Amino acid sequence: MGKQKRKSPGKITSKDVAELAGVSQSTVSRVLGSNEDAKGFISDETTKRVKQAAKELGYSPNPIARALRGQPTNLIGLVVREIADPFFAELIEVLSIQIRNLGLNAVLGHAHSDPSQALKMAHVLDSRQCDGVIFIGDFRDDEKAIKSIMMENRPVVALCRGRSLYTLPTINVNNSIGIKMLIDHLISLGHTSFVFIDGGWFGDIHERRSFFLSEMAKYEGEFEYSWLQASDNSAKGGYQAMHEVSKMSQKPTAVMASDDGMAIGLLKAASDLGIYVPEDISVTGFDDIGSAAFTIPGLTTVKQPLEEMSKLALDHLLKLINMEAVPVHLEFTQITPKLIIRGSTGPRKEN
Amino acid sequence: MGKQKRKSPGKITSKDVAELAGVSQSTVSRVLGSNEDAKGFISDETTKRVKQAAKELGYSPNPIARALRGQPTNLIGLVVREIADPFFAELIEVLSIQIRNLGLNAVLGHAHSDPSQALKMAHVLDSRQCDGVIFIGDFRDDEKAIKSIMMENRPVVALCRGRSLYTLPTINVNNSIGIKMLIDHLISLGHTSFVFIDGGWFGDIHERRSFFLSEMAKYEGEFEYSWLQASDNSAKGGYQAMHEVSKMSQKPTAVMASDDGMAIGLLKAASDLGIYVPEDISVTGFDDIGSAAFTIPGLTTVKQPLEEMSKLALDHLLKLINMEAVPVHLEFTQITPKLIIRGSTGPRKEN
DNA sequence: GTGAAAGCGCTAACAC
DNA sequence: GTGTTAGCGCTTTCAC
Repeated sequence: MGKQKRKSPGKITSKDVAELAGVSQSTVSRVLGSNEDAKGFISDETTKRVKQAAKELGYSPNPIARALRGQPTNLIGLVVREIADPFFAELIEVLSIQIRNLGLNAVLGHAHSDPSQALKMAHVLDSRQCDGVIFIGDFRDDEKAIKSIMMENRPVVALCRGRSLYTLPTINVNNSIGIKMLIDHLISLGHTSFVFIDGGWFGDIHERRSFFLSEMAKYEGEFEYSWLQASDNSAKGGYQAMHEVSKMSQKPTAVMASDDGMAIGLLKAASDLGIYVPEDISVTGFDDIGSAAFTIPGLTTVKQPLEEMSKLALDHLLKLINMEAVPVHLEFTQITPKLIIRGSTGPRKEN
Repeated sequence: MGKQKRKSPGKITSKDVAELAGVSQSTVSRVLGSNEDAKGFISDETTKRVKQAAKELGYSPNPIARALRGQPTNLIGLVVREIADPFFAELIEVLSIQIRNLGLNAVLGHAHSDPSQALKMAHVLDSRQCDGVIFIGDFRDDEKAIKSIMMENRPVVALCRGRSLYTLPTINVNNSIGIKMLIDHLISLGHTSFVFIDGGWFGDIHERRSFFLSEMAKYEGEFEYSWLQASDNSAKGGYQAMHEVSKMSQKPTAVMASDDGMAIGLLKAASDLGIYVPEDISVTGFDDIGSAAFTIPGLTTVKQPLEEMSKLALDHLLKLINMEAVPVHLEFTQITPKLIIRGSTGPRKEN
């Protein structure tokens, strides 16, 4: 068997429906198409006949042909940095459900930390294969690509990328408030020495560090605090970071991770090192991913309201797609997270 | 601002390139198109001129128009039961990288346990929006949809769905061997009483139970064993299951979960209940998801070779797309997993 | 109210 | 070697 073209097996076209119904192709299009205005000019009688014929033949319009005519493709592009990051995975799940509920489909693009790939992703959008795109997470050098997309006046929004130089409409958790919630909680438990573990060099996760520092600075020397850089915001990064913390001459009583993934690594390392949580040290995360409830002990963290955030992003994107006016104040929308207290934080313990 | 149609801003077409290069549209297509045979008949001189013009204009062919002509869309559909399931998330990540490396794109479909949705997903494929589809995970009643897709002679393969009534080409971990590895390991540690926690009612995860039972049966009464059904294969399901186990009159010394997600719940519940792992009870998982290395204690499990499995699935799918002959023995391909021993299993302890 | 015809951007059969 | 032409399936003027 050679390399011949695959042919759609007896695909039904609008022509077939027209024939069966005894009308013209354009009438079929008017009845079955998405142009509501056109429907009004068709008699009930014909409408009925066409619909009947379509059903009989199992006809459904070819989206590719529609797209070529400049119609919406009903595809929403999702471009994500790391699919397997549990936080992003949950976000994608929520988004894809919401997209599906709108009768649309999701196209998943994966940047995988490779900057050059982003331009290729942009290409998918460029070629009008999707009506709009949501960028999820921060993209290092890929700002270039994002910028170029912006230039083309495409419907694009971003989720969870933090503040950026480029004015891409962005929905983000309020990192500042989240960090403050965690610090206030730790202070209320009597903690006085803090270490923050930064899990990134840019974007959402990274900027939590600066909020940690500015929040701490407000107390004017009342507390001791410092930060260190982990290799990345993964359990592995957190694991290594905790080993560094354990070597510090002035050991902190509270360690704050830039996200839950890292915090899981912190907890694991603490266990391996014989450090008790929260008796010896308190640990906090950020995001409240599903597994944060199942760490040992459970992880104190702040919850990002994924449903709300992705709904906002989608709403905004759909407005852009439909070329509705979008309020300027939505350029950077911040959502307030929620403090979730579990067993990984506890009263400060003197030793 | 009304609801006008969004127009591609100054999109470059092959006509523009033809004009600039001073050739015809078809020559442009021959030079820039994917038909390698056609390239041979074009002079180096023209080829150069066309490529130059294309570059100058920043031209790239419109995939929609290509698709309408029956060309490949270069889109691979990924239809997955649960995106946020960590195992599936990792699998999708691996797949999407491999797809990207082939110069293709991934379209993500999400069934979300809603059977009726599967038919809609089938529709995406139907309309030739993607060249082929990979089904990931098991789909309860959606077998109907899968069957109907099969009927249409579409390029489809499945991953991680276990054996099924329908002969859909499937790549799967060898659950039988995986379970045997874990049991052998536990037996070598001196365990004599086992409980298996079933996390599903169908598919890959579910069928591990029957292998557990048949493997145990081989020992003809030498060991005690039983199983129980969890609500689902999640940490929450495992958490509840461990509470049930703790109430059993005849407590087992080893608990085997049908996957790592459940096992994480088992460990958490054990901790909450004051049951020490592995001193009081040993726990095993299945899959070796990333976080299995970071549970406390680390989770003994069997690793599914994701890279290998997804590569096989993709290779097979591409063959189907290109209508190459595919060996029949690939209809159900089983991949051998690898035993990963960590701290959640240990010698049996008398009490 | 409905039909005929043009055309979205591309490729392939057929000319020359 | 390269140009001309037809047409993928749909929508949308423009007729009547």
